[in-house]
Amino acid sequence: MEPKIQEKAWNPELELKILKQWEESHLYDFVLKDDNFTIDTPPPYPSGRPWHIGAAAHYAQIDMIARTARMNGKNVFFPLGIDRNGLPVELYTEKKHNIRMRETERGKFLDLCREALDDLEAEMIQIMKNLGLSADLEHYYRTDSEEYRALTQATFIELWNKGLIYVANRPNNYDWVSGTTIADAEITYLDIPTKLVYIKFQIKNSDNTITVASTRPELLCTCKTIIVNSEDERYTDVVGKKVIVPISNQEVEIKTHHSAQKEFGSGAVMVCSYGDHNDVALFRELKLEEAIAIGLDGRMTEVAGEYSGLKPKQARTKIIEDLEKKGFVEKIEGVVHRTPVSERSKNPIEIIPMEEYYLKQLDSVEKMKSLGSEINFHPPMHKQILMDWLESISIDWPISRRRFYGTEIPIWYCKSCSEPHVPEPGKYYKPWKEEAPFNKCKKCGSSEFVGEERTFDTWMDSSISPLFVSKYTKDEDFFKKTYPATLRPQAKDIVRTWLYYTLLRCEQLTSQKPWSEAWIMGYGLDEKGMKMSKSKGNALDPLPVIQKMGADTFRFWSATEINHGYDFRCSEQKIESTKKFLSKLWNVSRFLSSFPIIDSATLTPTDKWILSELDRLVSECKRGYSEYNFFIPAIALREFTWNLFAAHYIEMVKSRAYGIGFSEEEKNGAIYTLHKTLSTILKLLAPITPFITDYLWQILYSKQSIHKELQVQQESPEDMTKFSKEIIEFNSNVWNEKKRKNLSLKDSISISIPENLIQFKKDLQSMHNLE
RNA sequence: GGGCUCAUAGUCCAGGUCGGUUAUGACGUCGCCCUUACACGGCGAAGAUCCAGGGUUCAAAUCCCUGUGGGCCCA
Repeated sequence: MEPKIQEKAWNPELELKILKQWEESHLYDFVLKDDNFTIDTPPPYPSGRPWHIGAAAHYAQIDMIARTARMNGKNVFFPLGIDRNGLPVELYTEKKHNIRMRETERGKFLDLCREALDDLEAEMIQIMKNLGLSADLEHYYRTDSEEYRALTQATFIELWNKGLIYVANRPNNYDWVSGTTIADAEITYLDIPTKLVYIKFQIKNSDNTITVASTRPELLCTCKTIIVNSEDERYTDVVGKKVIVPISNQEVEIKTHHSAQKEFGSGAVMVCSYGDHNDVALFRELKLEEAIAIGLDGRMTEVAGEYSGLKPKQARTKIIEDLEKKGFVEKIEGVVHRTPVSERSKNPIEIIPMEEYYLKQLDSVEKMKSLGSEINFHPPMHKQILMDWLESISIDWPISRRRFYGTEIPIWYCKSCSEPHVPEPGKYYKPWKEEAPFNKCKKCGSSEFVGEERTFDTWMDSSISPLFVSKYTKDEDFFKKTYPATLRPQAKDIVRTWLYYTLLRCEQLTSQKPWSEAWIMGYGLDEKGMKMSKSKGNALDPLPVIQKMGADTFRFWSATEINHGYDFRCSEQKIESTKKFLSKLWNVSRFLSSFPIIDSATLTPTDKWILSELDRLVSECKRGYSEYNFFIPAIALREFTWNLFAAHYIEMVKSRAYGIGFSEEEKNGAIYTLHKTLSTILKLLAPITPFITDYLWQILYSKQSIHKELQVQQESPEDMTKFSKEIIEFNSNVWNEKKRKNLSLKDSISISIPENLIQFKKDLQSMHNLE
């Protein structure tokens, strides 16, 4: 009989044909039902080429979740958005056009960002389509759309009205040359030679002094404590004593802190507001009162006394002279200091407190802990990341940013009394360019307003993704049926940000947790286990890989490589070698395609044996799928298909299936079992490799897509898996023996069949041509 | 500096909860083989002080402690 499948190998180009079929038949269209499986898909950020291959694997796996749920009979709602707010595109745009954000007209700059995003986004969507994502890619949303930003602003206004937003000062990275705040991500470090000054502090009511080494003596006037390491025996006696700060003469206490290193300088460190980020942390931790010696103009303030008006560098030179004159200097060393500078301007940054908006979160920590404990984490160990984070939250969430490409903070201030006014929720507001939607100030009655220029931290947008996709405030019925979402899939590096902020915001707005399950994936590293980055040159571009080897190869690689929750390594060679499995599956199918489909048959012991192994496979796959760990079914399927089904069962029944030397009944038993096994394998594989399984399914078994099928269930037949080991050993023995005797595999040989395998005798005899 | 996590053949990985034969599988390497599904294949072989040190135990890859190295997050 002619095989229905002619081609000798799986051709990835067929994927495009299948993709077209899916699109034309609207296979994955979502129709709202009462009960829905909602996936709060992470909106990827198109930050530049190439897209991270680990991210591509991440989305492939999220698609496997959707397909697993569908095959379990769930009505899957699988929306997809593109995250387009925030700093990366601003940096990308500045670099691409060689411009600077603050020297470009704001509207013009925003247009350039949008163009860049459109390009990057188009490529990303194309990759997702090619990957076979069954999300709603035709109606993807954007977090910078009017609709999305209007919702971000509306939720802000809601929280504002609930009294959860306030203004406060906090230290910020400030580049006083460019006059801008700098995000932590924009800071880089340069080794700059400077002086390490050893300054003697008088201990109060004592003749003794303590020596403190500092590269920033101009900040003496803001010194609020001296810290030493608790294990530093030199200072055990003076801990708790007061000292007098030279020049500025305030009294401060000596405390112990683990961040003071015995080896650095004298081992005693002065804590000033603010010399570096550790100072910021210490002021917060020790609850010190800050004093600000450097102003927004980059000059010393009146706090610096006689040094006010000088630039920090000039003040430093002068104060060192004064300290020396007055005998406070023990010695001066030349050192190379790792100085934080602005990534682009290379100016040393100062840390200066600035007024920012905050969203209250400290009050909610206990509530978040209890909500977090109700969420089912896959794998459970990653719940700990959230719990540890909740444990360490020490300040409310600063939500305002001095950037352009983000959702505008919807506030106007009265020009005469500065009273802030927020508008009605529902519209998208741009206060930096729009007239205020108020007639007069509710406080002083003035009719002139100034728009807020700042934007939100992008997590303010991202943290309402489950509300946006479920049409919160837009469609009550839809919202009720899709919120809370079923599952949040995401990578583990943003548990503390995206997952936590979503939990916080959604609880504040809806008094419910946003999802019942969280699925946390590890991080994609290069083949040596190092983080991939464009600058290191070890980034692997997923696009050519997928084009060359096909999405199913890539997907099957991701399933067999990534043990869920753990970091994984990406190697092109390994992806390529995965393709062999698809070829194996293809050729098994090709072989079977020459036999008719038989509805039922009388089974021989050999048939019953492989079916009981198959049943065990079904159970193993189910175990993996139930926790969305595709590593388990992928490994089990590869092992079963290749090393058991193809290597042993098919070889054992080949001549029976051809009907050579067997009865019609025996022949049918083989053909029935071959098809039953293959069709089960195809269904079990369908969530992982949707293309090849659908193609083979439609050729062999049905006019309808495999993705309309329900997953196979266990049947628990008579357990014959105990024979597997002996069957494998016996076959291996025969092959070895023939090899040893230099016989061809089809030559006959005389080997007796073990007692235990006597029921398989007829198949074994024909398989090996036993005498 | 703090937290979490990982470490098993040249490479990747299973096993670890519940300690107990010869430590799983894949990739790669080498040898032989066209066998009416597949040479993108088959069969076979070589290859592991289970990171180091200590402890518990009759017995440790597995449990405990310390250290080293990688990764991520936070500061």
